[in-house]
Amino acid sequence: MRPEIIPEPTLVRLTIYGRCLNDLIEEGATLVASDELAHRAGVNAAQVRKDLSYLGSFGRRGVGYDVRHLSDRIATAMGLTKERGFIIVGAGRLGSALMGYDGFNKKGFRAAAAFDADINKVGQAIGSVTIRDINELSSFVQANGTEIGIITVPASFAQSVADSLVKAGIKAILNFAPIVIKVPAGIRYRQVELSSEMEVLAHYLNSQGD
Amino acid sequence: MRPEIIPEPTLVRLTIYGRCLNDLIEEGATLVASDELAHRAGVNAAQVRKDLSYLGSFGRRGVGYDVRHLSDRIATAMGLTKERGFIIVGAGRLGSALMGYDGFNKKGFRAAAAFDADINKVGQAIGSVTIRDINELSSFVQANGTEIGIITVPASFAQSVADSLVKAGIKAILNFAPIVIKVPAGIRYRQVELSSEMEVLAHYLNSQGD
DNA sequence: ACTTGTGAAGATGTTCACAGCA
DNA sequence: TGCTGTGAACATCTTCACAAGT
Repeated sequence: MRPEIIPEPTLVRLTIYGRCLNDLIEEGATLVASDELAHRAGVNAAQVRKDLSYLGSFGRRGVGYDVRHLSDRIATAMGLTKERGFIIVGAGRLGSALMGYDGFNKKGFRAAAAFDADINKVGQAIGSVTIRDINELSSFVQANGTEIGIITVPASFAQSVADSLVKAGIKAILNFAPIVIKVPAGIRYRQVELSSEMEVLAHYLNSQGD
Repeated sequence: MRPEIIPEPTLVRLTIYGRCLNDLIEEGATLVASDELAHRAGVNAAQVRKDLSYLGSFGRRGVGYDVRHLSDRIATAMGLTKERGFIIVGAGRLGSALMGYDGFNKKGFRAAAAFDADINKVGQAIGSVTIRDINELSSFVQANGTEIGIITVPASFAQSVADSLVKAGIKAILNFAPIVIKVPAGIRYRQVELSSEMEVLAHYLNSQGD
């Protein structure tokens, strides 16, 4: 089974499997069975096998999967074989935290620049980069061919920042601002809704029992 | 239609509708139709009506929904009618950013305390709270009846922090550490996978076209 | 004997389409 | 006429269960 497109829930789980496989490599394991991987990823074994089948069939029946090969296969599928630059727009606390987030580096994402509209912040360093004036955003993206833009500005500015990013030629946007943003077809868009996460927990706290 | 349980995708969308309704209130709107709300939330109108039907039927046919009433109804369903304290374990950059995240306050979540294992951080202030020693975690949760714990420690410490939180009596956990955590049944658990978000974008960047 | 790979079944979620009410 | 509320149709996702390979 090898369709051109992989379902999104599968993509998300593949990233989790990828991380579990890294752990297994560090532990010195060379083989892993679907139920071991399932246990580590918090899903069931049939799910793991179905998910992996989207990448081809390279497990060995009666044996399991080769840890290193599977790890490589997932990295390839997730497009992690080359370094990708990203920029962050909005150098507040959240933006600064993401700028130095180690999990991004580990997967080959490199913080290329940070931008802010606040003149007082411009010139300050966060991690290895200097905060730039937001007016330089377009020229920077064009000059560097940056693919991914992360939005961490207040909600009221998020749509216009997204528009600028798109106009500048960015290909994918990860939005942390609490507002649904409209992007043209062809631009990849994902949103992290921090408040929603808490609200869903609150809902469950209220409806006790199950 | 009013089943005891609301599907999780619906819960997440309800939080988005809630935010859109707040915007509408600020704009002075008193009525809203499902397609207007759908447009703002980035979903389709049938989805909005189906989602809202889980809360009962109080729209007016031919007219729409009363903005304020709908907003209240959603807040009630999401358990946002009372203030809830949360604590953050791991006072690094991400933890500090979340500590002061405005979106939480707006929905009635109150930062009650922050904890860290690093002795040098203990005593420092982030926002309105002081960083405490992680050994005080259990007594604090018990004394204050804190319901929600946010984990922003490195992956290698996350499971043991979660165990401590559970033992201390926390009811819900929001985990930002890049590792799947096991919690006993009855504890509400959600995970924000920052790296997964980027990896999914990278996947789509690779498989150009559609 | 053990574990994968996968059709088929089952469960869940989304969209359609229209009856019903203002 | 306009918009909701919702069964029914459709689409998607998950799990089962077992044939097939080692």
